[in-house]
Formats: sequence, structure tokens, C-alpha cells
Amino acid sequence: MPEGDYERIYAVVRRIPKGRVATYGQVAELAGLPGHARQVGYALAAMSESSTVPWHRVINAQGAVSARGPHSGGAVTQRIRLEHEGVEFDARGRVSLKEFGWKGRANARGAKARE
DNA sequence: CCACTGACGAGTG
DNA sequence: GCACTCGCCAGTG
Repeated sequence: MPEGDYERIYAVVRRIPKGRVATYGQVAELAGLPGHARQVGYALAAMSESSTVPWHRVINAQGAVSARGPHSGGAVTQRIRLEHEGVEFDARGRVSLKEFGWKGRANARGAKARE
């Protein structure tokens, strides 16, 4: 089946810890596709909404959620879901990758780095 | 085969 | 920090 490579991307997204977000470039790199961030977004957009993949934890390198246009408030759903997991958004609808970015960054909130 | 589009990233001013 | 440009690959007509 032609979607073999997509499984790699889904596998990476699935292992994103709750309360954290990963960028397309990050997922692409971990999936074995360095520099192919675009392909990651394409793969996620191609999957069904009923998928068990936490796609809402994947955002762009600017810490902002990308809108899928024709979909019913897809970006809004993503934001709501992230907020529900403890991720904070600023007035512009952007997340601080400094605190919520995957890779156990400094964790300025005093939380301990895990994973 | 060529052109256009698209959930992006990095570099430059 | 923001706007613009170029580069990456896949899907569609």
C-alpha cells in the first residue's frame, strides 16, 4: 500500500506527550524525512478525522495552528483540544514553543522535563 | 511532461 | 517580531 511512509509520520505524532506540541519539521525529522515538513502536513491532512492520531498536537514552526480552509473550524477544534490538555495560547492564537515545545525544552514553568 | 496548489521551513531585511 | 523570497515534495488537471 502506498501509505507506508505515512504510517511513519503517524507513529511519530502518536508518541507526542500530552500537554506538548511538535512542529512539522520536528515530526518530519523524527519520521526520517528531514526537510520534508510539507509532506508531513500533507499526510496529516490526508488522514481521516476518526484516526486515533493526536494531529492537534502538530503545529508549524511559528507556534501557530494552520487552518485547513474548507473544514468546519478545524483550527478552532485544534486550539480547544490543546487548551484542554494544558497548552496555553496567546492573544494571537500562538503557543510558546519555549515552554510547550516537544524535546523537553527548558520548561520555564518549573515542571520537570520528561521524555 | 508541465503548471499550479498546498496543515511548511529557513534565510534575509 | 513581521513580511517577502526561495526551496522541498506530492497530488491533480
